[in-house]
Amino acid sequence: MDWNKLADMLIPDENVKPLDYYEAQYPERGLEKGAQVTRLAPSPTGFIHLGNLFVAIANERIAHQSGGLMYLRIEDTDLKRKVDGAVEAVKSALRYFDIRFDEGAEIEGAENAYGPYYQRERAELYHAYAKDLIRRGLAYPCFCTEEELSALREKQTEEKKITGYYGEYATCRNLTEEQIYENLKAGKPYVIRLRSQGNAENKLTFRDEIKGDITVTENDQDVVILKSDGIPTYHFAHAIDDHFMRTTLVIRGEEWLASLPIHIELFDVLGFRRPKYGHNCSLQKMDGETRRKLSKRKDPELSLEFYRQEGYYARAVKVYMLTLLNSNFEEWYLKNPDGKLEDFKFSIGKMGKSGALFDLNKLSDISKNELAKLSAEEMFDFLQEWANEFGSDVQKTYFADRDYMLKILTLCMGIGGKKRRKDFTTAKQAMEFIAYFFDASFAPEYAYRFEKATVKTILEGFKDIYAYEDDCSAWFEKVKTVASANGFATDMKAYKADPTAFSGNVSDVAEMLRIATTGLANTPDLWTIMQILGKERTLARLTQAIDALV
RNA sequence: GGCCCGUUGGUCAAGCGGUUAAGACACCACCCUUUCACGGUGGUAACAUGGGUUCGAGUCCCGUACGGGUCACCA
Repeated sequence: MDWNKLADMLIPDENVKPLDYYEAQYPERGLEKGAQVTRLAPSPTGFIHLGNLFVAIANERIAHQSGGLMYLRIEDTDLKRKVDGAVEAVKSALRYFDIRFDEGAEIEGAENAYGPYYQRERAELYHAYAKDLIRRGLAYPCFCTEEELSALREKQTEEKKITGYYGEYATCRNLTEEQIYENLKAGKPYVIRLRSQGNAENKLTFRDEIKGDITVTENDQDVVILKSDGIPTYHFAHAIDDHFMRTTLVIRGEEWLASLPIHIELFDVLGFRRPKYGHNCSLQKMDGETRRKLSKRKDPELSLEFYRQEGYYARAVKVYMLTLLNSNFEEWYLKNPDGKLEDFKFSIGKMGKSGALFDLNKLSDISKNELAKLSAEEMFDFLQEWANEFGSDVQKTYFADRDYMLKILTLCMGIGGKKRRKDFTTAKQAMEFIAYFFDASFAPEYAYRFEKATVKTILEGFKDIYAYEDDCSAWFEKVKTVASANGFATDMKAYKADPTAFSGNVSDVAEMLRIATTGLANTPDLWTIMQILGKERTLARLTQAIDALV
C-alpha cells in the first residue's frame, strides 16, 4: 500500500502546508512557569447553561490566579447544532457573571495570535495533520454507511461484544489499495478514521487533577477523525487545537472522561504533549426519588437565562458556584464577607469528586446576603436594569421618581438601621415586594382577622387623629389611643396575663392599619411607610380601606 | 449490559488511622419585637452494607448494594 499516494489523493498538497509551518506559527507561549492556559470551548447551540458557568469559573480562576490566561474557542464542527447569535449569547451571559476572556472568538482588543478560534476556520490545520497520519499509515478512509454501522452495532450488542469500530470489526481498515481507489472513483462518501494502535486489555493509571488517579484502558477504537464533510470530530479538533493554542490545563465536564483514552492516543500519535486534565462533576438535581444530571429539557434553572429573567444578582450566583466548586470557599467567605472574590485562593484540588445537588434554597440565602450589601443607589440601578429588560410596563414606571424609590429601598433594605433587612432575594421578587408603594400596582385584598365593624371604627378613629408630622413615637401613641378606645390592650404584659379581658392588643390594631394602607399583614415599619407614602396618599389609602368596608 | 467514577445529617460539606464526627443552608423551639425581616440562643439529624488489616477504621484493602457518567460521521 502506497500511503503517500493515498494521502496526496485524499488531501492534496496545495491545500495544506508542511507541519513545521504550523508549529512555527503557533509557538509556545512565553508565559512564566506555573502559568496556566485554560479555555472555554462551547458549541454554538445558543444554549449556555449552568454547567458552562461552573466550568468557566474554575477555568477563569485558575488561569488568572496563576498568571496565565483563558480563551474562548467555538466548537462549531457540528453544523446541525449551530444557532445564529450563539457566540454573542455565550459572551453576554458570561459577561453578566463577570467572566473575562483574554483572547478568543470575537474578543476585542486581544491579540488573538492563536486563532482563528472557530474550528470551522481551522480546517487546513486539521487536514494537514490528518494527511500526515494517513501518510504514516495511522489513518485510513472508511466507506461504511450509517446503515452498515448501526447493523454492526446491533450485531455486537446481540453477541454481547463491545460495540464500535475496532479490531476485526473495522473492515475498512483492511481494504486493499484497489478497493479504496474503486470506492473513491465511484464517488462513495467516506470518513477518515484513526488506525488505533491501542489494546483495550491494557490498563494504565491516569492522573486527573480533580478526581485523582483513575484507571483507564487503552483506546482500540478506530474513531472518526474527519467526518465525510471534511470537518474534524471533537476528539481530533481537541487534540490539534489544544496543542496549537498551547492549552496547559483542560477543565471540562466529566462526560468527557469516557473518551479520554481516545484523546490520549490522539495526542501520542500526533506527537503532542498532553495538557493536564481535570474532569468536573456535573450538577444534579432531585427528580422525585432519584437524583440526576440537570437536564436542558426538564430544568429551566439550568439555563443561565433563567437567572437573568428571575433577576438573580450575578455575584450571588457566582458565589454559590464558588461554594460548590471549592469546599473551603464558604468558610473563607464567612471570614471575608466583603473580600474580593479574586482574593480567594482557588484550588483545583479542592474541587469535589462527586456531583453536587443544585440547591435553589442555598442560592436564595446567598442572594439575600449579597443584596443586603448594596447601597440604595446600587439596588436602584440593579432593579431598574432588570425591569427595563424583564419587568412589566407598570414596573418600569417605578423608577420615574428616583427619590421616592430610594426612600422605599432604604426602608426595605433596612439601611440606617442597626441591622440590614434581608427581604430581597431577586429583582423580580423585590419588585413584587414593593408593589404596594405604587398606586398603579396597589391591589389590596384586605384580609382582616377582625369583624368589619371593629376594623372600620378603628380605621376611622385613627384617620381622624393621624398627623403626618408626628414622629414615630407620637404616631405610636395615637395607635395606642385608638386601641384602648376600642377595648384593645396597649400593655402586652397585661394582655398576656389575661387575653380574655381585651378585644385584642395593639399589635392587632397595627395590623389593621397595615393592611389598610399596604394591603399586607407583613411589611417593614408602618410609620416609615406612611412617611414615604406621604400625607395625601396615606389618607387616601385609609379612606379607600374604610369605603371598602361595607 | 461492558467500562470508569462515586457514596459522611434533607442539601452542600470538613475530616487524611485515635475527634464529644466541624461549619453553612433548610427545619424546629425560645429570646428580641406593634407585624414581618434582621439578629441572638439552643435543638432534631449523618459515616450505604458485609467481610478483612490494625491495639484502634468515616479514614486502608476486598466483596455487595445503591447512585452517576459513558458506550455517534454530537459536542
